[in-house]
Amino acid sequence: MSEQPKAAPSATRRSEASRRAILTAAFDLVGEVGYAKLTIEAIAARAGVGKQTIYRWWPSKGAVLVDAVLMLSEDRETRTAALPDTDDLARDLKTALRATVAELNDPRYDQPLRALNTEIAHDPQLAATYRERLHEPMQEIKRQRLRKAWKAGQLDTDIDLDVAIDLLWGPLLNRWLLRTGPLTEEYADRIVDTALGGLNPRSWLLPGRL
Amino acid sequence: MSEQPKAAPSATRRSEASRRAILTAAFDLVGEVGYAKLTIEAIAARAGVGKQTIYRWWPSKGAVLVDAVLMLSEDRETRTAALPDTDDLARDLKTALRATVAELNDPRYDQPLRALNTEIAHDPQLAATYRERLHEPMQEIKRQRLRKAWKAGQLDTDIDLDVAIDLLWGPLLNRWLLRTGPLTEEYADRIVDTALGGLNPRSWLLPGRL
Amino acid sequence: MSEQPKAAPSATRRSEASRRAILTAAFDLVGEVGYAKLTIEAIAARAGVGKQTIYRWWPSKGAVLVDAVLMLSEDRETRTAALPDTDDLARDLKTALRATVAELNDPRYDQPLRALNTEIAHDPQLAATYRERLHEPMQEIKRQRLRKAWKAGQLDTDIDLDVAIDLLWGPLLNRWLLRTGPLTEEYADRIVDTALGGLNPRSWLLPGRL
Amino acid sequence: MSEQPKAAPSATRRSEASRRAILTAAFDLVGEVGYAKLTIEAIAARAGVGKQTIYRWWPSKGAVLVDAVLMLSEDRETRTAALPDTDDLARDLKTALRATVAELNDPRYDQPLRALNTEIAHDPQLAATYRERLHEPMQEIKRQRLRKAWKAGQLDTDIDLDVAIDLLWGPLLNRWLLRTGPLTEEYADRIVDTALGGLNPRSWLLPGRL
DNA sequence: TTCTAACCGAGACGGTACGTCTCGTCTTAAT
DNA sequence: ATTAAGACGAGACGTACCGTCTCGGTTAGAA
Repeated sequence: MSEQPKAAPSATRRSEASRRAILTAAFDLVGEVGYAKLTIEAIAARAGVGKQTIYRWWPSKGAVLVDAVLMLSEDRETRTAALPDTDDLARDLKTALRATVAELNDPRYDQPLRALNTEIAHDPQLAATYRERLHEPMQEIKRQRLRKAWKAGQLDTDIDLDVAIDLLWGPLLNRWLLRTGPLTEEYADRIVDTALGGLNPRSWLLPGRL
Repeated sequence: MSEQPKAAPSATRRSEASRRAILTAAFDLVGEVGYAKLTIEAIAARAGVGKQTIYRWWPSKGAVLVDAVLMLSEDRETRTAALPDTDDLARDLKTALRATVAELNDPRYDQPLRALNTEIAHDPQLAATYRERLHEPMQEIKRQRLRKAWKAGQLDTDIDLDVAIDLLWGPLLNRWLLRTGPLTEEYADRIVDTALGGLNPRSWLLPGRL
Repeated sequence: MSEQPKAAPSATRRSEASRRAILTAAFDLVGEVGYAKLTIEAIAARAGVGKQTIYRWWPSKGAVLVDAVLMLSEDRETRTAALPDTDDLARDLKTALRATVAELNDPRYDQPLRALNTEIAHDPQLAATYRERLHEPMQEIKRQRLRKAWKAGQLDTDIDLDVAIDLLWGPLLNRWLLRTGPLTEEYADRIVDTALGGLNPRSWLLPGRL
Repeated sequence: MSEQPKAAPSATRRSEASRRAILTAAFDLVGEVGYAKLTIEAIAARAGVGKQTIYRWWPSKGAVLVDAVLMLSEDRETRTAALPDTDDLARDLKTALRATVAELNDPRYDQPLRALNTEIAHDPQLAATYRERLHEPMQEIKRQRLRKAWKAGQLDTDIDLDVAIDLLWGPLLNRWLLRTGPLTEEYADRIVDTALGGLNPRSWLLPGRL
């Protein structure tokens, strides 16, 4: 969507250099001045580009941000194309969640990701773009690892994989975004352990109790 | 915090009528025009108040919003002083999560709560206020119900209550805020079941049961 | 000066339509609401112009006013390019001073001219602009008429033409601005007669007295 | 007028200390920050007085200023109760006009007097007060000296004393207020000489003298 | 000598305008 | 024909004062 301009200029003549300069400037600026003070004028100035060039190709500031984050994540995505897979599900999930923690705690990504989340929260249109271009691909990667575990009998048969992913990553993202507590590796590990084991007592399932 | 003005005017002669008018106007307006188009000028105009009266007592638009949400939630808080407690933990948690789902889906609260979350995500100062005044009290209510279950042996001994709460409510809030999927009662139920039971297969814990 | 903006925008693309609308609005408004209640916001609104367009090209409200008065006076200036010249100096001066009286008493000019005088009195910078663009050209016109009279032997050899002009017009402007008395044609005539003849008694110069 | 409050408080209990503090603060402040930036709030703060105390006794900022200038000039007025009188009219007038020049050039009086003139120019009500309390008394002093000269045959019989005064002081005040030229003692002297002798050539009055 | 009505300092209030900033559109000049 | 540069109409920002309005606390003059 953010790539589909309002009235579709020829698009063939679009300057790739300008496009990259704008997205880079947007990403850098949001990291420097924060989301609230990010302005189109500043992005244009930083990118050495006329304002109109931005308005021509993106419908809103948020759309620029989505594309900016997308550009960077698409470079990485190839590298992180799959979750670790060592046959030890718990360990692999802890590695994956710790990676998420590291990324969210990375000062280079903190502001851009917060800005992205804000735009998504307020603009259903952008949320759709985000789901398709960023969320769904990553969700699928996670799903694959869990599906493999499920096939290996390492997950309960009744499990909904998407719910499982929500259970693992939801608390993390939530704590980071709302700052309701410190985002540490220990927390990530505990989430994995608790999610895998469940809240119910082990005992009542044990043979001795029967 | 949001009640502590910048340079602490005498506060004795503060107009309670103006305070309520401002908070009500802010809450109503954010619901009508959305967070992005919410302006201090409009709040002041709607409240029939000078802009300075807002700037005198609140340091930012976000602080007004926090107080606005607070004002409303404090009225309800007394009613919802405790989570349901019927000795059936799963059923009670489902009731509680369904209530959260209903609230998040309520069009009257949608915009204000999204705005609140945005402000918290970008302003650590406001996040602290939010934690103390809204998050922590509600967290304690949830903790109490879980603590009771824990004492009754309905929860695993090793469980960290806060992690448990995150596991239950985190996915909900996350899905709502980022619109990664529909927020239904079924989803709430499934979260409770999955969180209580865990992702691990029942079988490997209870070989004798096979 | 008032045409020289603070940091000199390119000025090539300056909108002539906006410029005229602003000056006309300023002139009209000061006549309607008076100098004290003349605001930049009202000028912008009346001119159908953004406030920034005013601030971009004029450093102060006073500078706008000077230009506004200038714009009108430059249209007239061509007509009034010279003082009447009938070889009867006294009659011509009376005609000229009566014209000044009529202008100062004209309700369309009263407020704008008072506002102009106020700005000049408080801003040496504006006073310089006024001197160069308005005062000096008019002064030269008056000088020319007096110079001609001087060459014709109708003025005392020792006369300083600028002092003569001050003597004729100073009392007029003063009485008008400070309202120390009614500004009538009779007063103008009397000024001319008194200034020409001097305060000294005629007698002591007469041969009979020697 | 400026002493007559709107709805006439009892005035008996009026604090003389506050009154003087306000007038002194107003006079000092206008000299420091200039007329445009003179505010009632600053006067009140400088005087250590509540704003209401100013609004209670004066209808406008201009009224305060008139009283402030009045307070100071009333102290001096007794000293300068009369113009110099040495039987040499020209010399006496030069002395008087030089005194006016000195006063207008005095940096302590420059801003207050400009402010006063501005208020008078824009508020007929204040102009009336000024005329009665300041202008007329000084006018009478000047009139007395000229009347004496007139009786002594040192002035033309047909002279209107008020016009004569305007001819002498008008150019001065005008040049000072509009900054159309430097205000020097030489200028004052020349005004006196020119006004006394008149613009007409001496010759045509005295053919026999050729 | 107490009462009490006014003035006093302080400053919060509903407003208006300030001068600045950014928005999204439109125009120009130069490549 | 697209770009960078940037002027434009619009309008919100946060600040400064406006003139009005309490609020307690003196401070007389009348009781």
